[in-house]
Amino acid sequence: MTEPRKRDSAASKEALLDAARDLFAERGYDRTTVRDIARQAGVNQALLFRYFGSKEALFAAVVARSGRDQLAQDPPDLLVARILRGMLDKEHQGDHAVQIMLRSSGEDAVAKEIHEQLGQDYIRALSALTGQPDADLRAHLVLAWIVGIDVVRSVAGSEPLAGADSDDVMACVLPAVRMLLEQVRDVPSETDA
Amino acid sequence: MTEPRKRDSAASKEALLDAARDLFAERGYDRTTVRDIARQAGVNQALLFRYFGSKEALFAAVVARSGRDQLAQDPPDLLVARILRGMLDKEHQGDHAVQIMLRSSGEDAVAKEIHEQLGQDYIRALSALTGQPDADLRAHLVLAWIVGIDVVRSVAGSEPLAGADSDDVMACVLPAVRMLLEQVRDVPSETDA
DNA sequence: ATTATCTATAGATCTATAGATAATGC
DNA sequence: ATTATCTATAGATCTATAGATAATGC
Repeated sequence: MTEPRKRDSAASKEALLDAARDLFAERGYDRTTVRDIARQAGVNQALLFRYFGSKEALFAAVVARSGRDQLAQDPPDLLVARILRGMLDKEHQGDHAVQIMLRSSGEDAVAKEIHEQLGQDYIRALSALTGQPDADLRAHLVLAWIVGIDVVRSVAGSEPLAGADSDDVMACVLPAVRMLLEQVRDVPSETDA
Repeated sequence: MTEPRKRDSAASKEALLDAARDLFAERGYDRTTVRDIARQAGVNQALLFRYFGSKEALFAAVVARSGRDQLAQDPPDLLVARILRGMLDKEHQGDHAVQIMLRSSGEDAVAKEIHEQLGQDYIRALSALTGQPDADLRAHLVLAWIVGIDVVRSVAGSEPLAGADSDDVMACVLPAVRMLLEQVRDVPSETDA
């Protein structure tokens, strides 16, 4: 029936990575089976193990690739706006690292490590945006918002957030983010520290 | 070995609900097995099916109960602050509806319905807090933030958000939320509508 | 000859059910 | 007698591996 695939291990690997990226982002780690991934990649299921060793290792490879791709693009100044737009606009929904991390909040050691490491890359970029002493906390809060917007969109289905024009969303979010990042904290005082 | 449990079906049901609430919140739907739940509840695994019919039905019961409990408390005015504090303070971490929804972003029809319905309860409460025309969108954005904070905390482990003092977090978040809710949109104009 | 691909299946789960056992209520 | 509880297991997955087959490179 299905004739044997052309012999190109590099292409097979990439096909597996692409399929895994899409499926993990869409359904999460647990609900995605290796057979699903192989089928969507048009590749035999055994090759997944040959090339990546295990389902978890494939997941790690996917997250690493997505994160690298997204972060190494342009100045962190526009980071928030860019990530948001990437999420909100119709195309390339769900093929970003943030989404993949989310749909897959598992328990595995591997997944957890990856989560942390990738998260920290984003955080570093974000905390450079504020001059406040608690830059790290604020950066985490910004990331949290982005993450939450994505989750709510995917859970709520077609409700406001999912259907909203991305400009409207950004018009609401960006001023609040700016306030969050620039706001001077009402700290006891800097002189007695 | 383990002597038979005392005969009290109501208590068994509650024990199952409590155990399920904790485990679903901690590990998510997929990673929690019915055997885990039964073991933690100190109840035979078959009773879970006798009382709730299926794993999904148990999940639905858990979410419904948690949501009802949390929402029917006090004025929506303090809602954001209260939800946040409930999440951030050491105790009762993860036993709230929002967390359970999150750890379990599945595909099932049932789970999805529940998600939507419960989410809408929160939204209704939140959108009453702003007088702006796009109240619904803003309410979703607030919910998204809360959701995201929880996700990032649980993923990042002990980093700033997880370890931070809840007052510090709220001191950052609440002003931004206020700005989000009260900010007057730069809409074309209300006279030509 | 090397290496990509495929077939077939072992072994480990996990949900759900059928039917036996034992504790309470009358 | 009724009903809560337990035992045992069917049946359906799912990950992973061992070993056969077939396409390319020299």
